[in-house]
Amino acid sequence: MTSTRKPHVDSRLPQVLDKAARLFRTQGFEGTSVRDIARAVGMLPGSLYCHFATKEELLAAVYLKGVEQISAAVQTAVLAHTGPWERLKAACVAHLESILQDDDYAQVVIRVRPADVALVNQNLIDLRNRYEQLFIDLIKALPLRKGTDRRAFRLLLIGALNSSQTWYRPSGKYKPRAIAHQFIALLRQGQEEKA
Amino acid sequence: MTSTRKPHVDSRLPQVLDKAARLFRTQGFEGTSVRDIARAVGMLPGSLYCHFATKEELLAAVYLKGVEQISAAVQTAVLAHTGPWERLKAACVAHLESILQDDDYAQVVIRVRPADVALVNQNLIDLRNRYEQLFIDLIKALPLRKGTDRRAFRLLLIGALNSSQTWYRPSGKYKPRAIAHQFIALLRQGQEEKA
DNA sequence: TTCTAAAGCAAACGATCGTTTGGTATACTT
DNA sequence: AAGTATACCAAACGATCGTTTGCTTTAGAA
Repeated sequence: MTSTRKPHVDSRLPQVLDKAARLFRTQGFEGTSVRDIARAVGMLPGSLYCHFATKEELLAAVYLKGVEQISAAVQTAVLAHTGPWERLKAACVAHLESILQDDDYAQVVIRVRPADVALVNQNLIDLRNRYEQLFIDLIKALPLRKGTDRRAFRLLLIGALNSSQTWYRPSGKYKPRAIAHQFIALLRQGQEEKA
Repeated sequence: MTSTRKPHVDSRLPQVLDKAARLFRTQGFEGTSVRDIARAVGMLPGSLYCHFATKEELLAAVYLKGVEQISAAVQTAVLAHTGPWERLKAACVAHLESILQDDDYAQVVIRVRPADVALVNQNLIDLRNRYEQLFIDLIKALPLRKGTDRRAFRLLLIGALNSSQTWYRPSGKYKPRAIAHQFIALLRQGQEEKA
């Protein structure tokens, strides 16, 4: 066998994460075997355990990167606007673009249920709460009608955004920007005072 | 072994469905083994195949019963009201009560992704579309502002309702009725003409 | 009363699962 | 130049997976 062994400085950890993210988002966590991931990278199953102690820790690494990336995307998008509604809408567009088309890692964050991953469960929940804090702040800045429940507002909006993953089709009529536009419009017009 | 064999008229099919529904909704489809189900019923794994050819067909049977039950709950609830907003709200309450506390079967319908069950995939999608038609009709009857996209309205509402399954806790402050009330209020006040 | 089909037991099938062990080659350290 | 830790290969571990096969018991049909 012609053994062309590669040096360990260019380890395949980045590729492992990339392939794992793609597989987790398409087949789910339990639907993806470590052999699937190893094969996608071109290594043997056991070799993955040089980088992670368990399959769940591999998921946690993907999950962490997903939260970091979608958080960065949302924060960057928000910077371009000053009005509170415009800022929230920009956040929704960035959120949807990430979880629907751009970012395998972010899609894992929305798709995989923390409850299904017993050992790193709280880890994932904390990461997700950290991300959702962005939306809590954006909604706090909104000029809502007196008595409006901001938590209900947030759960309604984020729930709707995230479930778009179940019906969205890239070939369909609605693109992420349009979805965000429609959803925000439905919510915003309920908050504006009519003369 | 004292064998107290039971006659086959009182087959354990209903119990199989009940236990399968409960396990599928708590652990997911892939997270539940046929041995889990058999043990919960008190039979051997192979005996399940007297009633179903595959594990996926067992899921399909649970799924069908779930759609039937939640459809019945929603349709019954709607009957008590005449105003279009009141009817939609009653539907949301019944929907939430089913998928959050009352009905293991209905919870499976919301929790399990049809895409994860290759062989009976289209079967489940059709069942779910049949159910969602109820909401399409209820929303069609709504006096919405001119130009309002009713499909976006539906996707927003149903998406938010269904994702409540991820954050709802029975011990929490919000009960199904309160959630529906909050969500409908947020959407309804955007549709009412101010003098 | 005889026959048939349903329901379940008992035991096993091959496949796949996450993971472990031990060896080997390379890169970095000293 | 010698030593150490890293990244991976090669091969296997026991466990668990969905499913099958053959047999037994019983209920209802003939």
